[in-house]
Amino acid sequence: MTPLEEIRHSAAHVMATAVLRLFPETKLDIGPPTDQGFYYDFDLDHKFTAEDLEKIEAEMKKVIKENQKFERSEVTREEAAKFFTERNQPFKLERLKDIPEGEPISLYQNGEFTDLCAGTHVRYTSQIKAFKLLSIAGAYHKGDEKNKQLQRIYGTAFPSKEELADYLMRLEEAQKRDHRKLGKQLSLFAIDDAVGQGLILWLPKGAIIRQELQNFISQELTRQGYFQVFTPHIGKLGLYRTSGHFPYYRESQFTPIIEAEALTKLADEKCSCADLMNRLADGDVDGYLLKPMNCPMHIKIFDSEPRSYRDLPVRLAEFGTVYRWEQSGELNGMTRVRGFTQDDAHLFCTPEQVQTEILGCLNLVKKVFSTLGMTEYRVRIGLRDPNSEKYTGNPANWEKAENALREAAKTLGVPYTEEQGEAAFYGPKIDFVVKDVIGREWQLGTVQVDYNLPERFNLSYAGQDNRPHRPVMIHRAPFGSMERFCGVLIEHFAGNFPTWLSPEQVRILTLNDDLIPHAQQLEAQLKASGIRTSVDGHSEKLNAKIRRAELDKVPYMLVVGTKEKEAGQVSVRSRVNKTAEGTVAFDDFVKSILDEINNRRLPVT
RNA sequence: GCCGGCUUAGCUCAGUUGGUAGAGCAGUUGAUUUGUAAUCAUCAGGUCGUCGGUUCAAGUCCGACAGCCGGCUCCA
Repeated sequence: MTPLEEIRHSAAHVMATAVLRLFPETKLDIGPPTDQGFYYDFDLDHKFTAEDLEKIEAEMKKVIKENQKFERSEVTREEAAKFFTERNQPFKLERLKDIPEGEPISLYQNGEFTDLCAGTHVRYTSQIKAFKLLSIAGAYHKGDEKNKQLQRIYGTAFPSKEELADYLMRLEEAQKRDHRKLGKQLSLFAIDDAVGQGLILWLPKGAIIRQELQNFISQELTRQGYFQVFTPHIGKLGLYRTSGHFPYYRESQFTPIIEAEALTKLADEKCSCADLMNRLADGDVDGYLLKPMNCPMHIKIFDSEPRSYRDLPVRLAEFGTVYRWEQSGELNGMTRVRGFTQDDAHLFCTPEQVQTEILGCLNLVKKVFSTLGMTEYRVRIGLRDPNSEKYTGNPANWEKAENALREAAKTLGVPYTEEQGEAAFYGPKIDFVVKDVIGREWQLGTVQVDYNLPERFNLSYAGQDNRPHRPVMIHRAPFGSMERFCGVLIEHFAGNFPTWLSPEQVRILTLNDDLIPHAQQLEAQLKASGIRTSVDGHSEKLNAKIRRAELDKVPYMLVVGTKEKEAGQVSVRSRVNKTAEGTVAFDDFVKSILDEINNRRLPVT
């Protein structure tokens, strides 16, 4: 463990020590360090309250002051079992069983508290110079929903008071750029109970950002030889039985839509709900599904005419809206929703083309990220979990697909990690993952290789040998979804979007009301150039108008007074510099802002 | 879905031990005509998340439900 991890891990033990002093009946599970701090899982009848956290903190301070020494000892499995049986710690006994035979079993003791623990720790409790308990949460034992839910207390610790204060301040700062907060403040999006949980209403200003992003992608698609298509929001269940989405992912889909006639018949038959689900699953009753993915529809477009190897690759793109029944507790602003639009595309290609096409997709994702100045992301190759049965298709194809992705990732020239169990059910994938303001990771861009769906749908193209061949499919979405991406983007820019994305690009501020007609003339000229602009016509002091424009995060303010009007000039104040930048000819300003917009330049900070 | 917390005006929030709802901002109207982050006044705005209960009386106490927030689980 790193020195910081040792401090946090030791703080977790000190917390357990304090909790046992205050609540001696407590059963302990585990208490590891995390990248933000530490936690410990407890089981007791009493529900921890905010006041309890204060008491526990106070007790922890005593333990630290007592300057207890951390001492390691190795014991046999039997000794450890006896020890924790005597202390009535069932979770510890279970954790003990999970330690593989042959591994050393170590205990760490500080003061009166002894924990089953591999280590390592600081030498004395007094080395924990600064800590704070942050929150209480429920957490399943061993992360399994079927197990008992324990109470987890989160905290953090640092080598100095200054570092702790600094961390807490950064946390507070970060929360100011929370997309849910800014989305409300800047009128970007809304979620209304009457519409439904996890369903985003894009307000006019948010819609502009989304439209600009879509334009950006569309432009790239044309350059890279994609065809854009449109497909419906619903499709018959049979389509999804073939693809494998239904009924296997039924619990994460909206309930199928059944026609009125069929419903009446089912009612007459007194069909139970469970029976209905079974009959929907085996095709005895038919219906429509709100589409959870676009792929089956794109597959049908590919399959709508005979294909030759000369046509390949066929690249079909769509901003396709899909619906998934996410658990209510999982919904989160724009980043986890029930209806969302993927900037989706499916590439159908020959096995020989797979490598090149993957790389093309990855480079597109890279371009998207770099255009937006997003450098803080990690690349993850999601592989199948060999022990899980949720994956379809034969192992040889999986092998091929995983290797193709690995090779492409190597050529891409960015560091990546491989993670088992992160694959889609039909194939492995490469994900671009970013963190939100409170450190949660979200998958954005994704590229997936799929040998399975072409087989399920019996797709083929005529090869050079004039025989049918099976195409390979690549699924890819550079943003992932418009909703999640915009959510992350709001936080990335803290609402200060580059000019090309800003809902309002220029605001004209007049020095007095007599200048409003002139300002409106300028406004008309800017609008004619496609620049999003407005005039602040309030009868207020300039300072008040500036303040309003700053709060609205408008990138450029143009101040016009009589002087400027007569000279055909404007006084420019930019969001970046937060001060008057001098007076320029109006036409020159238009030229420079158009250059900034058309080249999608980032704000210089 | 599970554990815990929260829910008062469009927004941010006050509201004592239960006695019948308040501020700032935004909005309206009027005055003011302003040089780089808030001019003044005026008016208007609320079934206190919903439903039920206790009580002479509930924003306040109790219960159910919904939504939100944090975490867990999940995320094709």
